[in-house]
Amino acid sequence: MITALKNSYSYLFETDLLEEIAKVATLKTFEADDIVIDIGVRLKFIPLLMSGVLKVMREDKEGDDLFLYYLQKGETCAMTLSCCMDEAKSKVRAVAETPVSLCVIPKDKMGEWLGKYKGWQKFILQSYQNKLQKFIEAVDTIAFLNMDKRLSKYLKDKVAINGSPQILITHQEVANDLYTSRVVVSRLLKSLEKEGKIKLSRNQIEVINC
DNA sequence: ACATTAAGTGATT
DNA sequence: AATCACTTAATGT
Repeated sequence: MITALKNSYSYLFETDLLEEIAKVATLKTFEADDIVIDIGVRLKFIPLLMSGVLKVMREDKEGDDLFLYYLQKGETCAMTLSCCMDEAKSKVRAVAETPVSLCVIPKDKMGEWLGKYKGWQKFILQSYQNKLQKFIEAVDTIAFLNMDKRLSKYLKDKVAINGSPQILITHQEVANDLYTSRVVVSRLLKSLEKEGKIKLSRNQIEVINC
């Protein structure tokens, strides 16, 4: 546990902080597609991402999801941080994109460590800043990019996240993430294929150069 | 062989 | 870009 922690966080946290984390934290693992944090849940702990990728999304009142951004190792969810501060409910959902392991810290340590450890303070502040940036980026993507650009970016991110140009996904699922219809996705993918940027087959998209 | 699910396409708004 | 309506292709039982 402590070794895993050091692996991902030693550059951020001082050793006594690492040791204290190891004392109070527990390790949790999730399979791909597990819901790690759901909307409306009151968080009682701070999760630190040890390995794997989390997909953060927003949901509308009909239950449709809109993909926001990915979280990777060394990051935490700013939403959960603010939830821990004021006991608010989560307004986003985090789903495991790959198998995930989390280091779970009881939420009352949050404030205590803020005064005690510079590294913790820095980490929290950076997380906020980082997440704000990601969030703005996500808004930009949705508001200012055309659907075809959004799709290209989506594919590019997906490839980067799972490190393979082969994406196993249906057009319908892509459409859900981008909050559009399957027909639109199919058409755009078809034209990307004609440009030689991707290769399509059932349940799979192979990205060649996007 | 049949049913189901994924993907492709023209026409309309 | 969304929706409808329909076709075609792939896959499971």
